[in-house]
Amino acid sequence: MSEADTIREKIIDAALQRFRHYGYPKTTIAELATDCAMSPGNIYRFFKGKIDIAVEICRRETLASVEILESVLECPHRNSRQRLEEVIFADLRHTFHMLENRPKTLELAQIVVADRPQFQIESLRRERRLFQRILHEGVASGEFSCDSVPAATIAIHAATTKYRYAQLFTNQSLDELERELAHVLTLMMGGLLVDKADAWASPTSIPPEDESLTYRGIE
Amino acid sequence: MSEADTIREKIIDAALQRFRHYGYPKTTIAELATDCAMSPGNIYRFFKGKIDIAVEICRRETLASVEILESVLECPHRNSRQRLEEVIFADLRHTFHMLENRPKTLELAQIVVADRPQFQIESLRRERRLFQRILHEGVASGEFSCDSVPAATIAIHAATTKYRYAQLFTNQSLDELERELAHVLTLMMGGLLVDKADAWASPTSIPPEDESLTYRGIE
DNA sequence: ATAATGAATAATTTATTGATTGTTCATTTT
DNA sequence: AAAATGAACAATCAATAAATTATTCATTAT
Repeated sequence: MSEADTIREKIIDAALQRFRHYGYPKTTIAELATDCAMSPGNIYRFFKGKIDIAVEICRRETLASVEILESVLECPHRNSRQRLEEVIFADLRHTFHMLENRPKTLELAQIVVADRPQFQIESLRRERRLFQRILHEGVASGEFSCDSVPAATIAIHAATTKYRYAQLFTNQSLDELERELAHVLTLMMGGLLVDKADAWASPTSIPPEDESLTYRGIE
Repeated sequence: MSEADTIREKIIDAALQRFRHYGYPKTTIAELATDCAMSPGNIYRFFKGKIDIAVEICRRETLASVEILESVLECPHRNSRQRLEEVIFADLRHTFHMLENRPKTLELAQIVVADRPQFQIESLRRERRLFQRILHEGVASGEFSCDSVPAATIAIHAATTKYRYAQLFTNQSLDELERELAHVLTLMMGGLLVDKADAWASPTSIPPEDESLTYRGIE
């Protein structure tokens, strides 16, 4: 790693700490400069502007998220259905805990997306690529069947929108969301699995109890 | 209709006009009072506060929306699958055009929901009840099959979240959204239809072309 | 030449003030 | 008594000024 890169990392590190603790708006370039024992002006030799530091931090965050999801795929003895379901459940849990435990992360992401709409599009695309890999494998192994893998990927991704950063849409508990998602996945598996009889077999990752849904229903 | 109700309607009507043209924040109680040829104080004999006028207007708006969806169901010669799909497509189109043509309506709804979170919950519930009716009919006629109608209803509703006020989530065009939704529905029909072979038959309401999805895919 | 500085400037945020608006209620009108 | 008023008060908003901050760049140090 070059000297310049080392300094860049130092800036990112200082920003990461301050953005987490005090938030993006309340962190000043002067503070970051002090943290890195340099002058404010020198920061601009490494980043075009303050927002670009935030973009880089968020970019790494989303890459790390996808890596977490990829690690789920590495578990052996899983068929494609299980892989797909586990990845989507992991996504729900991961983003849920993120919003629960590190609210400044959301604030940062919203600031970045407001300024760089493309950022969100590309993050979602990276995630979809992961989905698509699973679908491809499933089709190749004869477990899944669909007329177009890209179209099915987009459909699955879109249908699970509510389960990414779920707190933006609802104030349901994680438990409730997981049960709901299980039903969504069951429905969609019906359109994906070759052996439709499997679809109604209880998915891998659902909590066993399902009282909240069956008792309440909709009046 | 009692005298009091007539006056109430007059206030709602005046508010409706002004909220549409100038928005909720820029409309004053004094203006509404002038419109109704009464004093500001007198408004409070009919509404507890300014926000309650907005709540009533939004409540009527959502009731009207559900009625529009219900009218879709009245078309004869439709099976349950077609009914379900047409209602969801109608929802997408209706909310899309709403945001496109009457932006103040969204503003108003957001103000109401910020103050009365329960409002949104109940609006969604009303919509789900409509979905549930279709599912019940489908199960009764032997066209659909599922272990729990309430659970399947919630699943379908959740999976189509992106297609209610879609512009809040994406800047895709209506065309693109419709094609995407068609794929989502196809997938879900696989988990719902008794005769799974039907699932891949082209749904009722999709535009025939599907270039954007198949060409682009995901790199 | 390259790296770094820090004062100068432009842009943004915060604080302050005055004006406007939502709401109440003692009073008047019907 | 019931309905309506409008002045009084509290809460909110808009405009402005003051302060802070992001960014640039001429200058200095390495």
